[in-house]
Amino acid sequence: MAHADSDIPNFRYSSALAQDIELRWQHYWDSHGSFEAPNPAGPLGDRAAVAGRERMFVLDMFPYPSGAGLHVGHPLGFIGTDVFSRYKRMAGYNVCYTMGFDAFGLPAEQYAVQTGQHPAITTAANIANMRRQLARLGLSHDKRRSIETTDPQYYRWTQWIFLQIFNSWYDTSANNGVGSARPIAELISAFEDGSRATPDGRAWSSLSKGEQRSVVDDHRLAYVSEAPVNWCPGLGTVVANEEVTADGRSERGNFPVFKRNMRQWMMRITAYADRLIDDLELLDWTDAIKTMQRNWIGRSEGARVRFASAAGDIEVFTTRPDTLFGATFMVLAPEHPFVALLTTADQADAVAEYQSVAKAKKDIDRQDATREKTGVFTGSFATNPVNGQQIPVWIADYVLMGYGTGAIMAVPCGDHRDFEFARQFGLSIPAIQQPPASWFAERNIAESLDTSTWPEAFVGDAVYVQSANADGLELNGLSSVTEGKRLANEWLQARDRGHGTVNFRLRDWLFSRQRYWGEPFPIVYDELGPIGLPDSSLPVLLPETESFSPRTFDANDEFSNPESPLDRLDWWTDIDIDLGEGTRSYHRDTNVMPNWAGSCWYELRYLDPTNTDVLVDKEVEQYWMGPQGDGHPGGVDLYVGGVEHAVLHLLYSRFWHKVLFDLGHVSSKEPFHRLFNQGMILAAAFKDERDVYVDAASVQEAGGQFTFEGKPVTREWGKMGKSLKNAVSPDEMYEAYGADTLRLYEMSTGPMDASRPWETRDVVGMHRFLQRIWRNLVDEETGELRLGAAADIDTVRLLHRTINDVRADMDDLHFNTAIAKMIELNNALTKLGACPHDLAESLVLMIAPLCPHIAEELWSKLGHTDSLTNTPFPVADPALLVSENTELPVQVNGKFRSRIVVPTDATDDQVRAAALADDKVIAALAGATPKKIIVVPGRTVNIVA
RNA sequence: GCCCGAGUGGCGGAAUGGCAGACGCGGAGGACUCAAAAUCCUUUGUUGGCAACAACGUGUGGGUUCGAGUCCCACCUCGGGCACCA
Repeated sequence: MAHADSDIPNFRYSSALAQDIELRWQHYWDSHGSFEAPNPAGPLGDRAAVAGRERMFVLDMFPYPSGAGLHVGHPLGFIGTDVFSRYKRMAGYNVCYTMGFDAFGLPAEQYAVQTGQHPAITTAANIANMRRQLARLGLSHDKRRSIETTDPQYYRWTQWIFLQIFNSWYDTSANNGVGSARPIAELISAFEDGSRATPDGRAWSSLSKGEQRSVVDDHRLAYVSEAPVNWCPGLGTVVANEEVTADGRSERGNFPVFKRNMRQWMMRITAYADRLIDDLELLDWTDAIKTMQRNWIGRSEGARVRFASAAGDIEVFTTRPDTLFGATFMVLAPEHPFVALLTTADQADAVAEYQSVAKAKKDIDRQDATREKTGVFTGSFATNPVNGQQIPVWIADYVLMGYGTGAIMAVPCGDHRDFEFARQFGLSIPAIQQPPASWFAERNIAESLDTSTWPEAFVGDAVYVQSANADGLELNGLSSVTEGKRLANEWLQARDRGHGTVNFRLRDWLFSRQRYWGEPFPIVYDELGPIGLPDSSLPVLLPETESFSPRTFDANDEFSNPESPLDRLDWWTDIDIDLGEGTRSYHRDTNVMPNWAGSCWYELRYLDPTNTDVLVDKEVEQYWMGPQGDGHPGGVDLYVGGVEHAVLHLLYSRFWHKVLFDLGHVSSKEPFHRLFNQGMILAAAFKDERDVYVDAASVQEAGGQFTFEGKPVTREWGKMGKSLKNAVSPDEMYEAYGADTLRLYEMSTGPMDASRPWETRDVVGMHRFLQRIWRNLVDEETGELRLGAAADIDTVRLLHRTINDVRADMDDLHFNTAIAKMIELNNALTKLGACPHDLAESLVLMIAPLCPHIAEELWSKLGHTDSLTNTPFPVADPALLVSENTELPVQVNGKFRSRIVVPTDATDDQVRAAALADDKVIAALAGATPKKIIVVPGRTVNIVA
């Protein structure tokens, strides 16, 4: 940091000085454990240090350690949570704030396969690099609490939670009908003592051992089943519904995904569907995310109705049982098992052909709503239960096997799809509701119940017509759909033709992957099925092997079969162990858990990372995450992360947390009480004439035109990253300005929840601000403090207004406006020429959460010997927030014409008089008599003439 | 198609229904310098005017109000989510 050869003062706040200060203070914080937060009990316990302090659990969505390293877009949220954590510490809170790494999963494994390096090695190297880059930002993490999901001491508990889920069932009658997970042992006892009937009604003791096992396994919250799953040959594994994009490809790698029946592990998340929707009410999340979760879970109320047919009852799900009188045909999904039974000989060829065409289509093609309706008649009929009518049964690919029952009753007059289908194939469309006159008027047609004149189906509340039978169901004249549904459901239920029910879009969670880099299942098999290993055998270590590459296939080879890498390891898969029947051989489960497993519960482990007895001590969990008063669900006080996890991580982790809550392991109903979605940092990306991205850093701008190596390029805005060649490394910013400037810049460019473009040339503004603060307090030539005498009253008032505003902004995560106000204060100090000591201290404490290194350095220059980490944040004196006189703008007829200065405590009449006496007001009135004068105290005066 | 957001200077953005454009970048002018960089000072919504000042101005069109960027209605554009879900 020698400036001997230049004329820059030796103690100017330059990038070199900033780096010197930053590294020194980072070392100080590390060596003093400045950010270690005490627990109320356990290994990190310090009861005395906890006493009398409110808790604050601040959490970032932990990062995935990729090989590419960080760019300046990554730490936006981390800086925000750090500023907030530091502010809350100074406001007296006990703050739990740390960071771990989500390190199992496909990206690390794909990278390992590409490089030939074992994923354990590349993952460790990536984590080390990421820790280094993050450390340089000066984040105030409690480093004792950091975890890595790949650490056996961590995934031991991931496996333990899996076993808890495996060893539980969902008792829908528990907790006043809300339902609750309960230990599977309680289910077995209930079967044994007869208090719960077996599925087929036989006595439990008369079931064979295999039958008993199978009955119990069918109830588990984690279970193996043969079901349609998403098979991704390009990845060599199955993936969850949530990991398949809208166009039928894998979110990772963008490979085609095929629906195939396979035996896989599932998690019974659907048991929690209602609670996952209902408890959203308890959360401080944005409506956008809540809506996304509600849509994903997709709750719809309706009824199951059975239509008699030659193949037996065809069960359908409908949200409109009140429209049964309008059901004039049925449609089965082409894959429906009844199709074979219902198809008549003369329709056999047409049906077979349609089925094979449908099968060849990907889901994405079948789900294109704009496509013309296609379908084939099976040749058979079914009986409409409300009127005995024989209605034709068709198959069509707009009915999906995966939703509801894979069969629908078609009500063409009241459903757009059924209407189109009926028109297409000339099926009858009787009206069962009288649409209002406005409906006809909007469509420019005459009012008529002759649907051949209708351009489309009518959907909504309207009077029912032609909706009655001789058997007591009478809807005619009713106009309430709610009431119609209720009557229809009652009628169906009474005659055992159906019942009201709730259907969900949410499917059970496909939990197994045929890959290497994940948590092994703590499961072995005997000839009857899966057996959970005892807790004492945890962790089940991921076996060491150089043969970690998954067997992948041609991405389009739909009929290939997954092969787990672990399956190749005979020495590992075959195990001799005593599970209560004496030592014998078992075969291990060779799947691994999905990426999401480790992130489903990591916030709990942060609380008690070294506990070897339980995943988290109950008292510790209660302290950091327990409910805060009536109706509060408990959970992390502030969770910050990107919106991209709206339905994956955030749904899965809520589910796991609720299971742990039901089983009594945690006191919080929900893991994340307040969720905040930070925006993304966008950056300009440039394409040349071949549409290829060019290195954004080398693009020149002149007069609004962009060129790369002399050739014109076009600009677009996108997410910062390698693929757009527009990444800016934080290392460059540390070098040019230091970490405090980078932190301040990122916080100043906009509100936390907004995405904003990165502009390297703008960063200097925040560097100049820090230079000016420094220069106001420190002599640039000598490095000594240069402070002045007491400030005038206006400056003191400005200080207290600033303190007041900054506190409010910090509490609301409005860091950009907090910064603006501190810049204003500092600019006022610059004009003052010299800063008094007490004012300097207040300013330094206020900037400390945002730019902690320079603040610590100035704090120590101000004569303090220890860190300001826990020094109280300045408090405004209410008496100094008001001044004697107030300037008020005066409007005449709504236009601002003048300003008057009045005593702050002036009465409305005094303000009125002052306004009317003002020269400009008199001129604006031009002799007119005021009709009305509105005084808004402290704000404005409006004279209406 | 349905459901959410958001449209403010050249740019990022600020504004409990009460002086639109805080703060920063950029631009213009100046100081320092042999010069440049860095730094500092002044200025900067648009139009007209030497100026005081005036008119206009928050996507478009209406409305509510003493007063609207802010509230209501309709529309346009952009971003996001869901989508033949029965």
